[in-house]
Amino acid sequence: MVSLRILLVDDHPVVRAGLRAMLTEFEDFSVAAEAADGDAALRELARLRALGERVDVVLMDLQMGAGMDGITATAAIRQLDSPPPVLILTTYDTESDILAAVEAGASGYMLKDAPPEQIRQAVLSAAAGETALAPKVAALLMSRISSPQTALTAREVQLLELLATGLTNRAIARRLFISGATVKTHLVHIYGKLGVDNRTSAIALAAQRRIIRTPGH
Amino acid sequence: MVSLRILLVDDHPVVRAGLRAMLTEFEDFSVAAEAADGDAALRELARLRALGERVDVVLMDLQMGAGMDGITATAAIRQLDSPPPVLILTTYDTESDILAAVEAGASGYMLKDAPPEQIRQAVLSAAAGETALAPKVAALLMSRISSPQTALTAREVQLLELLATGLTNRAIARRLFISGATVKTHLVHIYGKLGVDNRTSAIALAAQRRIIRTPGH
DNA sequence: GCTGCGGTCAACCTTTTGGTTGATCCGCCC
DNA sequence: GGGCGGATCAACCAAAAGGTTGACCGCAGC
Repeated sequence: MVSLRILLVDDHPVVRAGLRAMLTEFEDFSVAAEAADGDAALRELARLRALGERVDVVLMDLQMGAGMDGITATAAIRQLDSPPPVLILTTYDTESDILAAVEAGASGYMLKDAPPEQIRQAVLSAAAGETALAPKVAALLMSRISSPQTALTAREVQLLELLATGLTNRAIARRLFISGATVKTHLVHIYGKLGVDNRTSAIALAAQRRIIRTPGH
Repeated sequence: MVSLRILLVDDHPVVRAGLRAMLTEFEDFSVAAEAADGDAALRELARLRALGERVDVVLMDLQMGAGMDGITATAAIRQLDSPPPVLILTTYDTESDILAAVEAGASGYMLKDAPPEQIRQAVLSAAAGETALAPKVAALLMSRISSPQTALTAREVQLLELLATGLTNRAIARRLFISGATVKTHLVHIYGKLGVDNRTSAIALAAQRRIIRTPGH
């Protein structure tokens, strides 16, 4: 058969080298190009198309330091005409990452700790136009649809964001022009939905699930 | 010269393949063995020693899923007699990770987004018994010693980390086998040094300054 | 029109956290 | 060997947060 041409997108040289080594071990894969972030990926894709060179699958990381992130890049790629399938390959299996990837039009979602054979199968599935989900990811999606009542309202997420900046209840109340009592009510609801009983674990959990952005950058 | 023998410790097959490919491109490196976590690393080291095979450098990741983490493994390796130098190669450059690694006896601290040549140099330095630090890491340590009065102690950083996971004072006390009173004392010191007056803002500030890693990342 | 839900508020009480003072122990450095 | 700083602990009080109950309003959907 004709060799599958892959575009690698990952900001770590080590990981790119690993994927290249792992994939080209199989005679049916070849690396068309590599990119360190989303911008570079789009440029590479344009360059290859200009040269008339095929790209069958894009293997995309999500977190990529300073450059364009994988979600944005995936969405941009899906805007092209006859876009190649994008297979996400990342370290994190949080629900917001996964949902964002699906929304952006990813063809699959694999984790970096997967055995080589699983990654190889996922690439083949993606190239064939099928969907490939890591077992962990599939399990998370299943559990999510089985308990939808735990979804936070927009207001609650807003509270949670202010909470994470270190504000007291009173400060949050002033910021939102509501009473301290209402802040407490919201917090009790949030704790209930998240299954915690204090603000710090609510923040920790929300950060973990990417419900809120962490004050890192 | 005789080839440098390296033990790779990382839970991601992709990363191990990448390091193997990157390092063995240089004729002076060879991979003695690979391990997916700390336990496996110790077993490999024992096995190689039993066979009389040399290990010149251990390349160690920090986060390794379910298995023994890199800090613990590093400390364990340093307990052996004539232990090989351990070079940490990880994604994170937070103060808590770096301090823990140094305390555990690591010979260096490199980041995975480093260019191959930098990693190669670090391995050579470590093998020669020297210390190899990524520029970012070196800068952090420098700034620490230049203003030690506001610098948190290792213990305080450790408290801060547990704090960020959402534990109560009592839970932290149990985790560290100290009394609740001591936890409170530490927290008061931390708040004073960071210029805050409650736990959530301490966490927010510590995450912002990259003193700790947030649960999300 | 009624119901359900989200957002708002209040009173009351318990638990946790924050702030202060003071103390002991240990290791390190001059 | 005396001083210093980090880590440990205790008692006490004040402030903040957590938990419960109950209430009102506005809006969307049946």
